[in-house]
Amino acid sequence: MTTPSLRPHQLQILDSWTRTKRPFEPLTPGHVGIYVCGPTVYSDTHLGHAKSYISFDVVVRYFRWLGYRVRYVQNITDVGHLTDNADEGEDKLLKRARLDRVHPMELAETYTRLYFRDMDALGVTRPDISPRATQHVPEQLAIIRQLIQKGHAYEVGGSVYFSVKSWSEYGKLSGRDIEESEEGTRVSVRSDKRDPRDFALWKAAEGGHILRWDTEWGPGFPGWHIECSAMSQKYLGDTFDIHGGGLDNQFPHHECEIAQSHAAGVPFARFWMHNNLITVDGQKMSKSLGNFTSVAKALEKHAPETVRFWVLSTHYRSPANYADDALTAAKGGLDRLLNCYREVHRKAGSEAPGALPDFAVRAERAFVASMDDDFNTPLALGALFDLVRETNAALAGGQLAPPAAAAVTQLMASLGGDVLGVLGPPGVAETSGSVGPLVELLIDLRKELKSRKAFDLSDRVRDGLLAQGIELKDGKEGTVWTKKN
RNA sequence: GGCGCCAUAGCCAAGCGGUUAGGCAGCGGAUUGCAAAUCCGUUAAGCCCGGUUCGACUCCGGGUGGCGCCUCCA
Repeated sequence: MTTPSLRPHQLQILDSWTRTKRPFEPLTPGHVGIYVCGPTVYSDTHLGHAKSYISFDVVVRYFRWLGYRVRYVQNITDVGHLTDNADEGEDKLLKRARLDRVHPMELAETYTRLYFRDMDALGVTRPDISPRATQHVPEQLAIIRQLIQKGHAYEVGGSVYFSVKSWSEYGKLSGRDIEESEEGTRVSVRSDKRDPRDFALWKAAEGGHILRWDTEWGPGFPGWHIECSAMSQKYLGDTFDIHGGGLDNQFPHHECEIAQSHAAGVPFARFWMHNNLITVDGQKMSKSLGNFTSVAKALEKHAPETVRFWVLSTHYRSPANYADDALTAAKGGLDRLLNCYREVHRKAGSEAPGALPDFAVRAERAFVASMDDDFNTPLALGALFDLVRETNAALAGGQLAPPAAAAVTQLMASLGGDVLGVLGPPGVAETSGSVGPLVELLIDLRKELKSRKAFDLSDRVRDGLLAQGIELKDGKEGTVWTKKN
């Protein structure tokens, strides 16, 4: 195993476990193992997922940009997630499958595909491994047996529960005192659990359950939390660098994961990261509140890059309120970025990149410093806009030679593209499709018409092209065109 | 009720014990046959009350308002 060479950086991450911002040092030099809680695939992907997975996508992209070799694991939960409190509820997937009269795996497959389709659209890099809970039942059972053997779990009527009292650290991650939560009002009365706070590792399957596995306790299916403990351990090892997920999973999901894994003797994650939530009118967007906007629906109104830019213009640990004003502002900002990117690339021509101008070196430094500070993407975008302003000024003043312009283009592609994922490769819009030469011909014709003051005809060319989705813009150095989507 | 988070200009959103955050919108200008687009410049802030300090948007205390979690959720 070779250690990759890294760009200079001093990354600090706010760790939810210790509640402090501390320097990141990977377990293995040059390598990062990260696990992020993936979706339970029983309904449409919504914007909440987008915030979470875009945030962690940028985390992974930044690590890779720094030069780390990353293994990014994100589960697909396709069994075991219960519909209501305690552990008396029906499995979410099974319920939906029953209502839709399809096989649970059909349902899981459908929503898994939709999930990836939506994430692809948002430019989210796919995880290196997307393990399914149903495909890792033996691994889950192994941990459950270990927990029983160590006295941290017990079986009742074909179900196995984790004994919260047997693990003194239970409650540390979410900052709660388990003795006090005992008084909680939402605990189900008719449980066969020894303690109402105990959670299910394994559930006995009732008569109609299709998804079931035979065990020494009879047929059943795994509880919600155990799949993440099993799959992270399998693919990242007993201890790994980062475990991430949404704030709403901090308790109970992550609390339970930690209890299970630690009690089984696994050191588990070294850093815990939690992204904040998306709100609508100041209220959390969630499936249960029914106020969610699916990613597909949001993408009907806004370009994927705009959604991505909007998500990244708020820190991952801050809530983001979904509102048209905010998306419109994001689009404006992104357009400014794109315009500069296009112009500087145009200036560069086919010239090879030369030395980076001083202002660009400064901007890159500011960008890295921002990302190093717990992935502060809003601040990093600020650095990018400083680069835009200086680049525009240099361009306008004729101060930017093609080699320097090429270097700036490369930097923008690197920071705005590779790291943040809001910029594509340079020059794609101009060269895409086969209409280029035709448009160029019309532009040339129109220039001739304009010089003869035949403005009615030249306007017809402009309007006609616009109707075809091609916009002409008259600038100082001639007419340029862009394709609108 | 318990635990935690937040309050910044018309809107979105950061850092920082003293020196411009940034974006959108607005305003002024450049450019243009017109338009659009683009570019440059620019206005504007820190919920309330107290305290610490030479100095607070930034630290401390107390209010007020909003949000999240307390076994469905990214």
